[in-house]
Amino acid sequence: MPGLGDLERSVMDVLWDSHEARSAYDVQNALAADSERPLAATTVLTVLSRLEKKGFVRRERVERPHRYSAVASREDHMAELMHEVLGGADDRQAVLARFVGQVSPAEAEALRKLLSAN
Amino acid sequence: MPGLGDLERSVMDVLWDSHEARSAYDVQNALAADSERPLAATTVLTVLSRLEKKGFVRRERVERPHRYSAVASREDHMAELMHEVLGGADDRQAVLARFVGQVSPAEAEALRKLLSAN
DNA sequence: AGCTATTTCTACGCTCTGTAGAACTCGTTC
DNA sequence: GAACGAGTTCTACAGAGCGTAGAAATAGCT
Repeated sequence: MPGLGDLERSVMDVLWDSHEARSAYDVQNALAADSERPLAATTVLTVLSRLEKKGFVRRERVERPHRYSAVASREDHMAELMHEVLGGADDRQAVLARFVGQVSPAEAEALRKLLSAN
Repeated sequence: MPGLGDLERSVMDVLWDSHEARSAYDVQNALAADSERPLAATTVLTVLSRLEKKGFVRRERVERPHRYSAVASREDHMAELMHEVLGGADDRQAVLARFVGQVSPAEAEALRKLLSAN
């Protein structure tokens, strides 16, 4: 249930950026584009397996190159993380107060709209 | 820059719950109250030192039993964590939309008030 | 049945965290 | 001022998580 490591997060980013299911090779190539040294195929597979075990990634074993996809969208994931933080608070309202106190005016306005849209 | 471990969080909780600066012994006793097995004094000191290095705790070395206190309030800390999560998003508004979409009606109302209070 | 692409198993080094003994320091006592 | 004791710093180690990948197993194709 812990968070994500650096490489794990990079892999999630790849899956999030291409909204379809991807093979391990796709992920490997996408990662290679960003960094000099390419990762071994097994490394990518290991990370994907760990992400699956953690519940962040879904794997389709139908075709031979298995396809992987993110369980939740990046936005849902992040919103969930924020709720997790908030969940550990005894005084949620106080935390929310501090939180909205630090958002930019533009974002405050956006929040107002979101909340009134109801 | 990583997060907090279980014991580290417990120590922070002690400091947060008593809003004044506390000695390591105070922390040790508070922790002993919650769990069966008491921790060694050095363990508490080590954790407090690590928390200081991480910037979560401030230490006053004036008196002989040093006094420790939380740098930020629990609420500020949590709001900060939420902003950290949000900071990693490319589309912040989308994350905020998901986030407010999952708050309870009561909290949504509270948020409305907080935002209109400008 | 054998070759090749892919996946699973196993493993190792590094960092972080919980845990604490050993060693050191500083104010107080004889 | 030498010894003592409370408190602090140093050093250490084990376990978990993660990056990393070779070795071994598997599965489809020829």
